Amino acid sequence: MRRGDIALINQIRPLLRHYIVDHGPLRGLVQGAHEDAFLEQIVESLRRVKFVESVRLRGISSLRANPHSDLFDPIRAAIMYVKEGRDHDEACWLVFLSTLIGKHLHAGWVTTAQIYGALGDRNIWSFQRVQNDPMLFRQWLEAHQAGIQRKVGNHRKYLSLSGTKPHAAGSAVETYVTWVNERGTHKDLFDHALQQANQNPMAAFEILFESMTAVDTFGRTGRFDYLTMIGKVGLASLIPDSPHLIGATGPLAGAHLLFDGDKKSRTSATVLDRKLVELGNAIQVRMDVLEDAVCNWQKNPSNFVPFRG
DNA sequence: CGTCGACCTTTAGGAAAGCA
DNA sequence: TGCTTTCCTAAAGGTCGACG
Repeated sequence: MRRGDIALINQIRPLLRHYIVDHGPLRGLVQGAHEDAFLEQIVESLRRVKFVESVRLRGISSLRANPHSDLFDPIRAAIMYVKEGRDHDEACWLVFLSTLIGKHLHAGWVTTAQIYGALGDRNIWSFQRVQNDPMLFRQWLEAHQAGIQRKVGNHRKYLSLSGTKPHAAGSAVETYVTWVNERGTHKDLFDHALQQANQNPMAAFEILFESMTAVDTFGRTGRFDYLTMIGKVGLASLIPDSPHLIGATGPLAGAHLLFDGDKKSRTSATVLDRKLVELGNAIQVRMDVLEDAVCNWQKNPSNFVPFRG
């Protein structure tokens, strides 16, 4: 563990102990090593948030935005566009594609690059081009799917590149464009939600989390990850209002285990959701961080095992 | 060098569970 | 009750090192 990590753990641990004094024991943490493993997962999740900040501070090669380059990285490209204050729609589109397809453990962003880069074509699938004619994109995908490597992220393993419903990438893109077109641009879409929410980033997250159900293949996980990343990268001020445990599997199992010491306890997702918000407030950790930490921790409650997928 | 088997990846399919 | 979605699941397909 790094020096900074230990300092951070020492900072959070007393807050966690204080929470337990106020709210009663966390039954998943009573066994020896469990508290340490849980705190380490929180620190690991915090690192993923800080990753965005540290990338922003460093220089970003413009090749990150080029799908024909080995350096292509949709998240770094989006951060670069925000930093340079340009191409807002394109940055959001890259966040969408990165969430839809995901980063493969070994192959990285190859599939995202092949699709976004139209398999090396000079005419890439920019947001403008897809927005102009979403049907054309679907037809292209259908025609070229045999030539595209299907190296998707762990969370996206049910995505199919071909076919129509319900797990097809083509449907996802088509319905996504329709969703954005309600307001015309991503900026107007997010601004409108923020306006409805009186500029409250958590209320705006909630509004968009609901309206995004219109996007095919984006269930709880896709919507949560997409909107959280839009907020993290700085494309809109959106912050998750809760861990959104309803409909979750891993994070929900983690919350059951944490509060009741049993992955299948009878406590409802709604109650656990509220408890996790309270815990997050007490230890000053955001909901996306806690959601991620709880999910990874429950896979191995007594040992810290970093997530690599 | 060939075989075995443990483990990892990929892929298609479908049952459980939430929601209207 | 029908519709939708699942950081599922199971089965098939691959990889790779141990061993004779």
